[in-house]
Amino acid sequence: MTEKSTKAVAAKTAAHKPEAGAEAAAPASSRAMRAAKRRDAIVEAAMEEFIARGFAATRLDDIAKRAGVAKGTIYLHFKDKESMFEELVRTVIVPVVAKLNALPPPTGSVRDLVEAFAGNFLKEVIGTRRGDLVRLIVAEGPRFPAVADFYYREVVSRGVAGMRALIELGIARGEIRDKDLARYPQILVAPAMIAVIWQSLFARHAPLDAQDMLRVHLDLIFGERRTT
Amino acid sequence: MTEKSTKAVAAKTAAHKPEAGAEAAAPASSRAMRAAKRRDAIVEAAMEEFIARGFAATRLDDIAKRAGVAKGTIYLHFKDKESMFEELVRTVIVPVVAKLNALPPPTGSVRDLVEAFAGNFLKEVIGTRRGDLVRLIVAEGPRFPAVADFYYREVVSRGVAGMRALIELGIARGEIRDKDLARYPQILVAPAMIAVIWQSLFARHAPLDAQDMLRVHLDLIFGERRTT
DNA sequence: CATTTATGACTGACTAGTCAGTCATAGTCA
DNA sequence: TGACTATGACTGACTAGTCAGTCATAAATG
Repeated sequence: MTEKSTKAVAAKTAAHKPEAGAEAAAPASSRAMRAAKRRDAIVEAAMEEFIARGFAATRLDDIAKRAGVAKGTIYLHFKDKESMFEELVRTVIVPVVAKLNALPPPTGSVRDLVEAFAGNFLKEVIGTRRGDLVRLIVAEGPRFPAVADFYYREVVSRGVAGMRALIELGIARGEIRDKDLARYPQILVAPAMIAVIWQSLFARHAPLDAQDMLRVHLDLIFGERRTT
Repeated sequence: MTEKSTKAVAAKTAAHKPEAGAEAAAPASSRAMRAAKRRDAIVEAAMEEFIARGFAATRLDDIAKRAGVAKGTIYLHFKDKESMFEELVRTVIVPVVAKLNALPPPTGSVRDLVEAFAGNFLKEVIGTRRGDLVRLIVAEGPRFPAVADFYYREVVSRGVAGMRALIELGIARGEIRDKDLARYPQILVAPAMIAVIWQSLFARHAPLDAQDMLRVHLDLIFGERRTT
């Protein structure tokens, strides 16, 4: 429903970029460049505000001010507040998906793979803006089915599938004993999610060493740690 | 800060109740009774609305309408929207805490204890209004430190402590091998939390059998299930 | 100069919180 | 007991303020 016009705007913006290569060598301040920069500024500012206040309580005036832009400018890039929010989530998540797809090929032990992956996840997500985005999606998801759907399709389902593949590999190689685990890859990821939420709600009361917790959890799955 | 006036109202309401015993046998429709009923109606309606729309997007008019009460009445019971939200969370959570405190004495195997407890948790929380409340707290916590603090103090810290005690018992009895688990009772609870969130965000796309997932997770911790 | 892009003052719809007035109930008195 | 008065719970129209979205105008661009 709100899709059409929003897509149109996005398409227009995107369509401009390619020009840079061909006839317009004028780079730094071509219209398309400037437009894209502004869009990015708006997205970043909106991200910050939405995370801090939630969707309903965020004022477009504040986003505009933070982005160094007039309010009207926002409406050159987004149809309305709602579709801005939805597009924002897409924009921020897409590069994450790209990273997921460019996973390193399975070499080494499964445990090392999982450990490297999860360690990286914790470092890049917990306590960062991305972590807050996860919380934001949990918070606003029920009111924005489009956002929840998108997140499920692009991140959750892929993540679950990837984890399942890894678990099955682990079972095949005898590193993981419990065969049922493949039915619930969520168990593998659960502590990481908990850590993200814990961080933003309870860190002040009781800081949580996510990396260490992860280690303990993996010991549970792969058996006691080798002595290293 | 907002405590005083709100408490005052609560105290007044409570103070009336005892009279019922003494001089006024008039029970069903004494003023105090009616007032208490109305307060309950408001709390329930507010719960519903806040869960459905979040704090900022909820209209007091809607709460009033749903509670079958005029808007002004709300202000006889609560100082303002904000402290209403905070009191609401307290009101709904207190009975849960009471239940936690009235835990059955530790008899039988630790696994059975944990299984019974967690099974009960899943049944009473997942897919119910209480589960939504958890999500609501995750959603609004950062903007309501008072709520997050309260929830941590009354529910999370007690829950964690209880789990830790159980884990230590399990270790002492040799049911649990991994001693490090006692350092992160969160791991024990993580899948349950994930299930709560999953339910309210992704159930439509991929329903999750929380009970079964729990079983697999407990197998991980206690070792493979006995044959039953 | 024509066209595209940006601005921000403005509008109108919406809502938290108020308060003067109503009325069912509790208390008092004959 | 019945009638009369006092109380305060309850109401909902109203106020003051907020904010998403618009649009006439200005700046930039080519």
